[in-house]
Amino acid sequence: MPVTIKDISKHLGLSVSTVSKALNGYPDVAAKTRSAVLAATEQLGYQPSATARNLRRQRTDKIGVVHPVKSFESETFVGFFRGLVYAAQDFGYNLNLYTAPESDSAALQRICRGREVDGMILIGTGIAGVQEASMALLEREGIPFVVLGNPVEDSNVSFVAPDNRGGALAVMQHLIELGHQRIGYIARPDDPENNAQRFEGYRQALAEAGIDFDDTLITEAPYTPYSGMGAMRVLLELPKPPSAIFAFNDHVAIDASRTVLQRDLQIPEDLAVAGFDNIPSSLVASPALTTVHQPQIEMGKQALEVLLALIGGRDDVQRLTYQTELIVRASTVTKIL
Amino acid sequence: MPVTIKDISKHLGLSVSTVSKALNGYPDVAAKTRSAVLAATEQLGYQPSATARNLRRQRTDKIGVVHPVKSFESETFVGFFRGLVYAAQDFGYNLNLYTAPESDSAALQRICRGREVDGMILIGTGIAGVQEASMALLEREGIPFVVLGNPVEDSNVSFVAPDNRGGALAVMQHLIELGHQRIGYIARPDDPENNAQRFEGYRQALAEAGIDFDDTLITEAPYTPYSGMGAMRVLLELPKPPSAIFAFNDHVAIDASRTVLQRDLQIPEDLAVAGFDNIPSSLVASPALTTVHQPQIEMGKQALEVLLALIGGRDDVQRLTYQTELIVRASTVTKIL
DNA sequence: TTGTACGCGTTATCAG
DNA sequence: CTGATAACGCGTACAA
Repeated sequence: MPVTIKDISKHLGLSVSTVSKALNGYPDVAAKTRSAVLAATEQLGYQPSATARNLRRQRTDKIGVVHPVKSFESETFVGFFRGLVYAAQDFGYNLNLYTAPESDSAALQRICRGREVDGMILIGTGIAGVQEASMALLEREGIPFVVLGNPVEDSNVSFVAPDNRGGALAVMQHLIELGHQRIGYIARPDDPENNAQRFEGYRQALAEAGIDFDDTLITEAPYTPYSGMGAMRVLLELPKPPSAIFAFNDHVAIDASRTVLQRDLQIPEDLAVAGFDNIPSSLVASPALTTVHQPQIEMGKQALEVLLALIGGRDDVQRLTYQTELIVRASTVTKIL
Repeated sequence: MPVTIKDISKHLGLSVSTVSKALNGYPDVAAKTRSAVLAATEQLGYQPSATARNLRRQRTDKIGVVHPVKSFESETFVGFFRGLVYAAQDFGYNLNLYTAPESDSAALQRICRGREVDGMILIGTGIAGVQEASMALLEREGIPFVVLGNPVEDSNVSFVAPDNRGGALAVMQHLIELGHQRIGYIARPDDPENNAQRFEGYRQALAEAGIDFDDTLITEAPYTPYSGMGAMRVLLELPKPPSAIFAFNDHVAIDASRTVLQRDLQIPEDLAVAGFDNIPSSLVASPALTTVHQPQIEMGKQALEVLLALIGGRDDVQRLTYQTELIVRASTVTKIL
């Protein structure tokens, strides 16, 4: 039986409301009384019931994190989680984990209407259309939310995303400087916004370098395990295969690398490979992967701050794009430590 | 303004309590009434307030997951999270994420006394002593909990852990069969139980093979980034260096591999390397890492089931050890695909 | 300065 | 079969 406010009121012979006021810093309570209350609280080990307080205050101090189940199968989102965890701690919020409903959104609706959280962070896109459905639902239910990790078209949705186009541009310029003229792109249609922007960077770099766009060099890797291997195979079997590829992300790039190595081709001599995200595996991959770093931890923190502002009523939509950084490793350049 | 039970009671001209009974499947309510209530509920989009219901029922349907911040920096725990997420979904529970208080346990105490969750899962050990402190606190507060990922001495604590000794034994037998006589062990003192059991397997294998134990072959890698590299360096600089090493886990093993390769030694020809956990990176590491797989997803699910049993009052302590599986890859054997 | 009374949204008990 | 009524633990306007 946990100790309640009633217990300490009895213990002191005070009324419940006086105790409550003493604890919540109201000015109209005698200094003596206050210190007595504090002492009793300490002594009896009292802590207000989160549930009761939530009911009364009509807020939960909890943030829901909606993410596809797959985010735990991939390293792509780990940094976001870390950022969220850190920030939540700082601001005195708890994080509730919800796996995105892949098919129906009934679960999400229940959460909203059950008022389990004060706001939501949406991570990851997964199956095309799912994020849109979630956003529409949240908007309808009037729950503040922020999308983390990809940009969103809808101009009254807040998001925190990487500079996809800039990152892709940097990778491509790097490859072009190395002399590559036929550069493949492995796309990820299930992640439409990120993919579109990275592809844009790809095309822009080609255009700026005066290289003709060749659509046979574009393949797709859906959001399934090892899909990058199949995509790479397609590219290798072209009549005129590429000399380098830029993959939608590191997971895809690593898959692609495996296919390349299986065919006894050398990376980067026969084929250079670059990815996006700078996941942990990209460093230990063989060879270490050239990639684009996005400051995920910072982005996660920022997303939470934006969300708290929304919850606080300052409903200025924030659409933030974070600078990325090219990380050159052995998969594109020899003679790298 | 969310719709409450009062709204639908008004809407139908029924009493609140009748509505509640209809919704909660009480038998003493007319079929007609019930269907009317259900219809209204659907129409008005009613969902009971989680908070109010929690207050009334004195339970939250939430499980706290306590983990060191570092668990997001490492891949070691990812599988556990997945298992928990899946199981929580199945059983209608929510997961609350709490980062373990590295220094004081005040935060954890607040959570307990605030009755924010019905029970807790403890993941990861981190700094020595932290888990013990947490367990003592939880026990004192009377919150049911299960430790996930490592065994626990205290015999009235439930845990779900891998068969460390068995896994270590398998790795070591594999190395010994390959002809290795001088095998190093890189320990992780910050994870005392797991470490002790893996070390036990190490010694048992040596003993069974009639190989003398040599304590110069034992080094330590603390829970800090790249600590495995330093540990490996020590081993390589021995007068009689080992021909193989078994590292506490894959992160350490991968670090160690990098040190080996930096010295222009070949793996596994000059030095064979094996780890533990079968993290994603172990597959893409160069060369791919021989390791011990533990069924983390299943273990995570199991931990939640055990916890729910505890919460349900069936307080039979469960101390479960899961079978592991040796995964042989290129870091110990050449001619592996 | 303290205490009373009410309500947050539910569910459970008990009459009717 | 239905409906008052109380209670879960807390916060706050208002009265004393």
